[in-house]
Amino acid sequence: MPELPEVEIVKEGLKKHLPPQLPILDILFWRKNIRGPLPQKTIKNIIGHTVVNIERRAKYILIEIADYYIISHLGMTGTWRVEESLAYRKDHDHVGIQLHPQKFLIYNDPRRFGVFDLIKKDNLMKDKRFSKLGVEPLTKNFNVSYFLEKSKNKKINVKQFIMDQQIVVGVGNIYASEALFATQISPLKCVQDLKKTEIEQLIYNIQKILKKSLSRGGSSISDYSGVDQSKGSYQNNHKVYGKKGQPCPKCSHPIFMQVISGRSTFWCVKCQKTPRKSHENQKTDYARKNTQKTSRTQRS
DNA sequence: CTAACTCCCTGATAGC
DNA sequence: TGCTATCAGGGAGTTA
Repeated sequence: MPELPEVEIVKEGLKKHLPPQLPILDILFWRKNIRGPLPQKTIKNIIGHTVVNIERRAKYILIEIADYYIISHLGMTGTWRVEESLAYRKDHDHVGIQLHPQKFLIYNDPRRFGVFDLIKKDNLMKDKRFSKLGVEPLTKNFNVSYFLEKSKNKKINVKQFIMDQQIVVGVGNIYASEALFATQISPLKCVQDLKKTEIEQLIYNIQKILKKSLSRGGSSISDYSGVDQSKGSYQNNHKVYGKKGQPCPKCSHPIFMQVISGRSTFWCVKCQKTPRKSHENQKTDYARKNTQKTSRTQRS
């Protein structure tokens, strides 16, 4: 599941394979929608043009071409890869960028939670997907005073807060658990109850972990890989994520797992003490299962 | 306005 | 072995 480091790695891979001197010969769509509609009608506006630049904003990759940005979001299972021929198409290939008679960049996404869209440059910041994004975590804009300002009057736990893309971008479920473990803060702690020193430490650890993961090529769990099919190795540095029942690296107490607002959350209940005033804001597992069963029954 | 909840999707896996 | 139920989760949309 790509978060900031993984998206950054994929962006660099696309940069390598979409050099500024190579015009885009064609873009092929093999279905009408993924998460949203694919830009079948407007895409002709960029055919024949060359890529000006490729950037990352939050978990989106922005490919600048003529007056447009291609926006690519990998969702849960999105990957880009290079092929020499369309004879190598696979299941769930949805978009193909042709750069050369024998070179295609192909977007594959089994769950189709990703985004591939085309947007005029002038409209980027008006777009709902970009207008409300929070600060980039690896910049000076992500600091204690910003954190305090945004957490003021927020009635949510700290994990939801740091995963909220309107607060700080790029931190997903894996790095949220990891950063909270590193800072020894319970994910259930209400964000307003954090002390200033805890906020300082948390920001420091989020940055440290994202940078370290980036230097290791990201975390390859599930199907994640770079454009060149390279796998990251940061999953080997995970201390708590996916480690339910395994000993805490600090105190050996078994790692605990609980679904918090629909996301599996891993922590050490001994090292990261549950505060007296915890903030769950979630359905119980029982209630969740019941809802799913009910809706499934109703559908069939 | 905020916070909680629903939904989208398919491959992997657990359990029978 | 083959079936079915469950789970994984980012983010937009909806409801309270």
